[in-house]
Amino acid sequence: MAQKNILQYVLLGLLKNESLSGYDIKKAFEKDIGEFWQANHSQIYPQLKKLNERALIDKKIVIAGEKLEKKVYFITHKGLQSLNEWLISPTPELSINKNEFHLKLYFVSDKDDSILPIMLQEQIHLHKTKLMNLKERRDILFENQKNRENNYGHYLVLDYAIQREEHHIAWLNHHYH
Amino acid sequence: MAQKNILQYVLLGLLKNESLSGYDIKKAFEKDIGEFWQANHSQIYPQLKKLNERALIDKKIVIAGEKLEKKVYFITHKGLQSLNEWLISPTPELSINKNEFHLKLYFVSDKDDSILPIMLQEQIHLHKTKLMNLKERRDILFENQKNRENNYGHYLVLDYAIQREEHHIAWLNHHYH
DNA sequence: CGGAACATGTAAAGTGTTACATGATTCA
DNA sequence: TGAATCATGTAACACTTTACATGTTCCG
Repeated sequence: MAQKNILQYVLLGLLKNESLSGYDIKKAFEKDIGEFWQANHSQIYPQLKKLNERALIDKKIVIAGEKLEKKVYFITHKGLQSLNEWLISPTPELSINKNEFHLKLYFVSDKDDSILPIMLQEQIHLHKTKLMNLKERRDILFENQKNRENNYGHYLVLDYAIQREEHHIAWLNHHYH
Repeated sequence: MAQKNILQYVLLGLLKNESLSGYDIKKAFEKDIGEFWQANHSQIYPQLKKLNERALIDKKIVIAGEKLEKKVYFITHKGLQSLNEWLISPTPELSINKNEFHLKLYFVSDKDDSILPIMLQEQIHLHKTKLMNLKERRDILFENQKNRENNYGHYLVLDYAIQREEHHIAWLNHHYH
């Protein structure tokens, strides 16, 4: 879906509590955020520039090592306002869900098609791996109750992802056996 | 994600069992297919044209009423081959999941933020409505066992969507109360 | 000292949405 | 006869990915 530039709010949200470089943000997309939003560095860097120009974020140059100039961004008052407006706005759209596996499944009409178990098995393997990774992340991030309370939303979405994967695997197994 | 033109396979898949016009296909996206893939008519018509040029589908002109020319497409042998190659190919990518609600949730750090129950309630309502629609569709399409066996993949994905919504609602309720 | 990771950008091509455009048919 | 739906298309814009491009730092 071509959104109303949701990426900008992701960047603002990530900068809400800490200063980050474009590279740090790119890393965030590869981990937690990647669970429900994706973006490459080729989108991130230009968007940070735009947000900077619109004064929603500001930056300071940090020298790493001998001469490497890191641009470390932080949110401005204006940016914080913009973020909050988005946060309190309704979210009437259901998630965008494009699922190539379900698409293929849809086109298998025969209950006894020999490809069905192969397809299911592949997905079971994929989702088991994913579940393991998610659980590992939860254990590292939220082993103690305190982190959970200070990053409640993060805990919630990770918890959701884990339950989703568990249910998905159960469903796949149910139709596989 | 910029896919490797998955849309073409959706069109081929839909044309596998019956001849359809671009408009028919557009309608299919608004119903069943829309659950796991989306496309507008502005993508569909040009893609049908391309598939026709590549001889993966063919068309016949049908006059509706007095002079309305409908283009009714059907799959060719070549198209069927292409579809089958796609169907048996691995599906190593997990689904694309962009979820604005989870994104917002992620940025709510305080467990007692007053916005949390409002956000959850909105989602509960949305997903309950969706669940109702899905169940209605299942009841209409698969009330009898026969349809289920002749359109097994379709039944599977609808069943999955229903279970997914039920679990989602349970999860939302669990954190709402 | 070499490879992996850090760090930042732009360009080109592909995908997707919204808007523009037009006309026919059906049904009340 | 007018409104909703059927029916087909293009244009402009927005978003996303992949490729191109370059240089630094860290660590073994």
